[in-house]
Amino acid sequence: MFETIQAMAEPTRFAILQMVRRREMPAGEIALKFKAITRPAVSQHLRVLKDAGLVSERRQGTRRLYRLRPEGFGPLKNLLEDFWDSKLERLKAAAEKQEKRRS
Amino acid sequence: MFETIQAMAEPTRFAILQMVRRREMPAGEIALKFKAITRPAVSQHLRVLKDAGLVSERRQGTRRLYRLRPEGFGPLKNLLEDFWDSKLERLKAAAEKQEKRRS
DNA sequence: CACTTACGTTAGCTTAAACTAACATATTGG
DNA sequence: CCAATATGTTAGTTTAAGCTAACGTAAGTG
Repeated sequence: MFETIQAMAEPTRFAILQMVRRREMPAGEIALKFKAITRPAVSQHLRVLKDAGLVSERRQGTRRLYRLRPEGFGPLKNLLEDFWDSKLERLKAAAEKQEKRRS
Repeated sequence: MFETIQAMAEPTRFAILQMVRRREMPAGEIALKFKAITRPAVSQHLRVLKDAGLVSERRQGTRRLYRLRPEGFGPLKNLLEDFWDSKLERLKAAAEKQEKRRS
């Protein structure tokens, strides 16, 4: 799950994830969207994302189509929801304290 | 929100977040938990986490107490839930396709 | 006020990760 | 098979981020 965070924590990769969120995209088209980043660099980033399970790869002829793989984010999503719960727990604790004071 | 990801994407900082999840901890106690990381290094990590809004700092005499700040994870949590929704959308689309074929 | 405790800060070094350039592979069309 | 297209791979360089050592600060203690 930490691999997920590391894969996301790079500006180019983060941008790629947004691109392949809704529609499947070939590597070349993804690379064209970037002004200052070369195609090989994008290719390497795609590999990192694929290894982390955050995108899927499908070959169609000479092309390789990439797409977001939502399941890959599951564990991290759960962790953040746990963190969020800490907030609710505190609100609950504060409310109980308040209740005690009143009685 | 990208700052959130970058702050989390470092092993020591990630470990610190777990530590201060439930209880408030002074900087020194946090540093002691690590075998191979010095106190100044931990101090720098705490600063990054604080700047990203992921932990709160409270001063008590000469001590500084740190604690998880759940609100800081809100935006990232929302993003991951959006990513997750992509999965549900596809399942829905697939189900509709199936339905069409049947009729 | 001097001393200690608990931390933070900064300049400079070190290392890991991203990038580039050149080359490799795989599919399609003629 | 040859050429073109689309993409991946790798060795070596560059750069950003973490670390260390030394110093600075602020609150409590005798």
